[in-house]
Amino acid sequence: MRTYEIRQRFLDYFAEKNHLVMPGSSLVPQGDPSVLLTSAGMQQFKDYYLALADPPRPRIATVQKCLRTDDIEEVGDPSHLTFFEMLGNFAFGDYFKAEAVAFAWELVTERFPFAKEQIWATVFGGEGGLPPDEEAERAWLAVGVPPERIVRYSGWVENWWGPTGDSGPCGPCSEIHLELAPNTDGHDCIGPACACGRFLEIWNLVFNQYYSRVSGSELRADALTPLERVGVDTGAGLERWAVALQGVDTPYDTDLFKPVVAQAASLLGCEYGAKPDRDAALRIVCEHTRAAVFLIADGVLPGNAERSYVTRRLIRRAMRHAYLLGRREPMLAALGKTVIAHMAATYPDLQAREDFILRMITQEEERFLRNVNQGLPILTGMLDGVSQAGGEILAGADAFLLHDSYGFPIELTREVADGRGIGVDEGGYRAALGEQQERSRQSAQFEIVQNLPTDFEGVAFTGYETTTDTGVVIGIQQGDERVGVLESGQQGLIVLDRTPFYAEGGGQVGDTGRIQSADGVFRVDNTYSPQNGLIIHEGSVLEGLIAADAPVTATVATERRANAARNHTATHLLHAGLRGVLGEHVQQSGSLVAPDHLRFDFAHPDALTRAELDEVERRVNAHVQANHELEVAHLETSEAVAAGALALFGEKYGETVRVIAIGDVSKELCGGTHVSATGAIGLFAIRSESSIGAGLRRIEALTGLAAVRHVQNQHALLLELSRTLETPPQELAARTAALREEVSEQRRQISQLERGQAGQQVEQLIAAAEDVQGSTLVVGQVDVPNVETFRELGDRVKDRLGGRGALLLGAVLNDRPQFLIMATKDATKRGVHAGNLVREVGKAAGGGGGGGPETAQAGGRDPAKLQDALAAGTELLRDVLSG
RNA sequence: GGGGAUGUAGCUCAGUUGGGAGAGCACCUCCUUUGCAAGGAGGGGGUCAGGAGUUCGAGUCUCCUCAUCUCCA
Repeated sequence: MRTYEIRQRFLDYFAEKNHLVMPGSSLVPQGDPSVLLTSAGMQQFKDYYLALADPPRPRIATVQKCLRTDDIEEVGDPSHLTFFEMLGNFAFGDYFKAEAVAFAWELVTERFPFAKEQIWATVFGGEGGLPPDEEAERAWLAVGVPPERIVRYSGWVENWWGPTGDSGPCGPCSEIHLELAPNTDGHDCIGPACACGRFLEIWNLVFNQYYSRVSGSELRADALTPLERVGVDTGAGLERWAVALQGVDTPYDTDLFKPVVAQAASLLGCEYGAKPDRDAALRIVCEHTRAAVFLIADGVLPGNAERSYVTRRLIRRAMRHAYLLGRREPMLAALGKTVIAHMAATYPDLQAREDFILRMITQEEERFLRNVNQGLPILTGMLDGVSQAGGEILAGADAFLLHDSYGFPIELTREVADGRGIGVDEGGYRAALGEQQERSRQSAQFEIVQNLPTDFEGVAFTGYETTTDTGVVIGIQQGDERVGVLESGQQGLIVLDRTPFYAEGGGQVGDTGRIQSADGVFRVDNTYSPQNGLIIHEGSVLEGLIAADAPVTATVATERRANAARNHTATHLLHAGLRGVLGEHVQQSGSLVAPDHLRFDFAHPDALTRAELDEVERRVNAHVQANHELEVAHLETSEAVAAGALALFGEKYGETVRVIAIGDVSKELCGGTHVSATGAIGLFAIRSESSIGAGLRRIEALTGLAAVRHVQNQHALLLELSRTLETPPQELAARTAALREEVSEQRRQISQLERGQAGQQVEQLIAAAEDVQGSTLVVGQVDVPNVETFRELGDRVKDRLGGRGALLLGAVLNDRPQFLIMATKDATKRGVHAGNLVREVGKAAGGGGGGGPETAQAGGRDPAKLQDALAAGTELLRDVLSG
C-alpha cells in the first residue's frame, strides 16, 4: 500500500466518523514562541485544549508534517528521522478514551490489513501519586484485546505525553504496538518496551487531561492542573505504517524514500545495502535533504540563527557525508527534485516553489564547499605545526576552532589528519564544545512568565471600530506581582475586559494612549498580547491612581494609529507590487509596521535594480492614487484561501480569519488596522533596499507626511549641493566629474612644485655638509608641506651622501617638530642606529620616536625646541661616526 | 540570545616591539608581437569597515558600533 493511500484512508475513516479533515499546519508554529518548529500534530490545536479558543468542530483529523532535531545524531540508523508525517485524530471536549480506542482498533484492524494477533496495547501505569490509567485499560479489553497483550508502564517517560515546550497540555497516553516477530529465543519478554526489538510502535493515543506549568523534563504531579476541556490527541507515524504495510525493514525501503536513496547511490557512485557505514551516510543524505526541502518550502531559509540554523545544519550534515563519500560539488538539489516529484501530490506547495527551494539548497551547498576550501589550508597549517614540533596529535582546541569559527567539520579534520598519520584530541574537542554549549545555555534565559490573569473569558478587542471605548480594569501587575492598585508615578501592566488598543502583532506595533478612570490617568506606552485573548497595556500612572474593578475610558493616540494604518496598508500594496514586478516567489518573511516607517522583508535571490525599485514605487503610488476602498471580510480560512487570499505560511486553519482586500490588487489575511481607502496613504516612498542574509531582501519605506518630508530632504540636499557648487542641479553630475579631474591635475602640479622646491633645499643642505672622519653628515631644518615630501627630501639627500654618512633633518609640520634620521649602510656598520638616535632627538623636543637602523622618524610637542634638538642630535651623530 | 573569526585597490590577499600602504590579477596608455593565461615599459585607482581613545606618530595597541562568515542555544 503506497503512502498516498495510507494518508487518504486514514483521513477518509475519520471524516466518516464526523471529523473535520483539515490541512496540516506549517512547520513554523504561529503565535507560539515556546517552540521552534512544529514537532507534533496537536501543536496547532494547543489553544483549543487550553480553552483559549474554540475549534471549528469538536472532532478534527489531519496529516501533519513534523520536524524534530533532538535525535539528529541518531539519523543514519534504520529508524530515526528528523522530518516525518503524523496521522492524527483530535477531540476537544468531545469523545474520550473509550471512543478513541474503539476508533483506533476499528481503523487498524478493519480498514488496514494489520493482524489482530500482532497488536499489543500499553497504558500509563501510574507515577508520582497519579494512579494507573484503568479507564484506558478497560477500553482495550472492551474492543477485544486479550489482557496478556495489554501492558502497564510507569514513569513520566513511558506512556505519558507532553507538554511540548515549557508548559502546556499533557496527559497519560496509550500506544499500539505491532509484534513483528515471535519470541524465538524464549527470553523473558516484557512486551513492547523490551529491548529485543520485536515490536514497532504505530500509534500513540494521548489523553489530554492536565495542564503542566513545567516542561516535560521536570514534570511532577504537583505541577499539574486538571483541564476543563479534556481531549484526545493521537499520532500515528506515517513512515512506520508504511514500513509495516509495505512489508519492508526501514522507511528508506518504502516508496517515500526508495527513489531518493537510489538516486543518491547513483550520484555518489555506490550501491545501497553493500556497506553499513556507507548506507548510514546515504540515509543521512536523503533524510536531511527531504527535511530541508520541507523547511524551505515553509519559508525557513538556511541561515545562522534559530530555525534558519536548523535548515543549514541539515543541509550541511548531508553535504558533509556526501563529501566524505567523495562528492566535491553540489548534489542535494537533484535529490530534492526527486523528493518534490514524489511528494507534490500531497503537498502542492512544493511544486509551486520548486525552483526557489532547489536554488536555496544549491546555494547552501556552495557555501559549505567554500568553507571547506577555506578551512583546508588552515588545517594544513596546523598539521604542519604539529609535524614540525614532532607531535602526533592535533590539539582539541584547534579542531574546535576549525569547527567553531570556520565551519570546518570535525569529521573532515579527522580524515585529513589521519591521512598524514596525525591523530585528533577528540576529548579536548568535545570539552571545548561542551563549554560553548554551557555558555550559550546560560545566556538563554527566557523572560519571566507573566502573572496576569488567565482565568477570564478573554478580552474583547474593539479597536477596528473605534479608538475610544469604555471598559473595566480586570487585572493589574506591578513588576512580577499581581496588585490591586497602581499609584501615581508607578509603572505596571493593566488588563481591561474590552479595549480599543491594538496589541503588537502581524508586524504592527502596539498602540499607545491613555486609560482614564474617575481616580486617575494611566499612560499606555505599549500594548501587546502574550497569548490569545489577553491584551496587556504597559505604561505608568500619570496622576491619581488606577484600581482593579474600576470603570475606565480607554483612548488610543489617534495620530499615531493613523500613521501606522497608512504604513500597514502600504505594506500590502508593496507586497503586491513586489510580486508583480519580481514574480510570485516573493514571499514575506517578516515586516514591521511602525507609525514613522515600514519595513518589509522578503525572499528574493538578488538585489533589486534601480529600475525594479522605481517600478515598484510607481505601482504602489498608482494604487494610492486610484483610491481603492478596503474591504474587510471575516471568512473561514479555507474559504479565504479559495478566494485567493495570500495566506502567509502557518496561518491557523479552521478559525475565522480577517481578510483585507484592496480593490483587485491585494487580498491578504491580516489582523492589523488599515486606512479605509488607499488615498489616505498620500505618498509612498522607498527609503532603502538592502540584504539581510542569503536570499533575503529588506525594503524600508515611508508614507504620508513622512514620505513628503523624505522627498523634501532629498531635494534640499540637491539644492545645497547645487548652491555650494554653483551649478544647476541637472549639471551637477558633469560638474563634479570635471571638478574631480581638475583636483587631481592640480594635485599633480603641486607635488611637482614641491619637488622642485625640495630640490633647492637639497642643494643647500649638501653645500653645508660636514665631514666627520670621511663620513658626510648633513644636518638642517627644512620647509616641507607634509611628511611624504619630508621623507622624499631625506631620500634625495641620502642619495648624495656618496654611500658614507648620515643625515638629520628637522621640520615643523602641523605646528609640531618632526625629525628624520637616515643612515647609509656604511654608517650603520660604524654603529649608527637611526631609530635609537632619533628617539633621543624626539625626547629633546618633548616627544619620542623610533624606526629601523637606516631610516627613522620622531616627533615632539614644542617647535621652539627644534633647533636645540637638532644640535643634540648632531652631537650624537658626530660621536658615533667618529667613534 | 551568547561565543569565535574576518573586514586593506575593481577581484584574491600580503603587511612581522607602532615609524615610507603593497603584490598578483583586472583596468588605461605606449611599444613589441598574427596563435593557446602573450611579452616589455609606464600609469590611474585606497576615508586600511565606521567612530572614540592612547601616542610626537595608529592599517598595527585599547574601547564602542556596523557588516560578513561561523558555531552553540
